[in-house]
Amino acid sequence: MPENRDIKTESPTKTKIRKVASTLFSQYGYKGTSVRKIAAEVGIRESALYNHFKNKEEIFLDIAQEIFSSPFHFSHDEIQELALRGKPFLQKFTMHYKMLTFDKSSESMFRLLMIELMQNQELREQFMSQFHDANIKVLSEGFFVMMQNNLIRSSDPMMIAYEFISTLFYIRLQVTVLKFDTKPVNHLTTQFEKHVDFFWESIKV
Amino acid sequence: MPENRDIKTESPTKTKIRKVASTLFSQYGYKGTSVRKIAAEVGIRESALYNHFKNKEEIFLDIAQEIFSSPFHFSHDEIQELALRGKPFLQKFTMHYKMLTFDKSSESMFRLLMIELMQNQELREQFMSQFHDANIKVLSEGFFVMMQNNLIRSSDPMMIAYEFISTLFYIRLQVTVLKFDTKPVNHLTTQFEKHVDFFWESIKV
DNA sequence: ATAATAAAAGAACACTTGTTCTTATAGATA
DNA sequence: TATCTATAAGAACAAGTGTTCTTTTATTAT
Repeated sequence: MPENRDIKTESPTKTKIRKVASTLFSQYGYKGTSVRKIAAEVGIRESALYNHFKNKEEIFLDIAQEIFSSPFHFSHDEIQELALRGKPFLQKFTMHYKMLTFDKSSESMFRLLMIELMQNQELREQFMSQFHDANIKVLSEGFFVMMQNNLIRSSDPMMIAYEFISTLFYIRLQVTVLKFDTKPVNHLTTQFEKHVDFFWESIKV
Repeated sequence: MPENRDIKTESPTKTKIRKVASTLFSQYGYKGTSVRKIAAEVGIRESALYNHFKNKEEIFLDIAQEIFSSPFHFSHDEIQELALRGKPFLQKFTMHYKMLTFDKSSESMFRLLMIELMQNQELREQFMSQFHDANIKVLSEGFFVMMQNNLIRSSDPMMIAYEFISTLFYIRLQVTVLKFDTKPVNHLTTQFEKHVDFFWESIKV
């Protein structure tokens, strides 16, 4: 009786709307995607679409929340343990980041984020807290442990974290931009590993 | 008689259209800015606007070309000379980058670039060549000289250049995002210098 | 003063936009 | 079988879009 968000109970049409809208929004942005275009691609009339969603914004918000749904899940203990081993901590973190970069779903969500970043304040703040701060937190915690154990040269952990994450982000942005025009990204696939190697050489004591 | 692009001979209205459109485009993007909104802000009717520009796209392209009009002007000799001194090369380059980051005009052009990056293929390609490749070229040339003179540890100059520029870009993006919501950026003003210091410590021999 | 020119206003166009009605259709429930 | 419910279609709306006419106004050159 009460609305259930399980995929099982949800109508197939609503699921399809979500999927179609996700593709269109992450390709043409909010303004560039019309309700009619979504409906047409789903195979129904615009009016029928309103049986599933209140309005256009509700569709967008429904999708947009997925952008930050793949947070970095590193427990305090996990960080401690990995950081004690030094480089493997950076490798694990980077591999996770790389995976998200090349994951089809994460990729289109990242594109959507980039498209709407300068148009949507809510998204901007989420970008800062979820994308930046969250990463800085995990990384600086790891770097702090490394410093305590004399694995890396002493410095400001947050500053080092900033240095580390910025390159990861830059690679991801480049991959996203190039893939948008279906251009080759081969030369960037190993960039993540190169970054870890270079960075570790830079900070290790 | 022939059309002259000097500011002197250009009508004040056309100049104002350029200015107004620039502000609006860099705030709401191409789709988010209507011809009527531009005209209203200028203080004329939409129809009058067409006496100065062929159509909306012409206004946009006129402004968009300014995005990449502040290229890094480092001559071959200048790079050679500075790179021989090591760190000052990075400092000079970074100060230039920092200046562009906080320059009002460059700032709004950068915002426009970010807004339209995922919507405009032309801009995407220009971003890659003008923003990325151009910087990599200058930097890697400098790093190459440094390696030859044993100022920094031997490695791939382009890879080091990539590492260096990515952080600069990330800082710039953050500044732009925060400033959009008129949030403080004090904590980021010294980030550029910190980056140079950290990076130099990382690569110097 | 007169003619020529540039720039403005005003009205209208064809089209797209998000949204809201009413009506039809099918499947499940009673 | 009759009723209810969910979903669909169809038509229409008011508002906004880029653009193009024609007409008016003011300035400049003759």
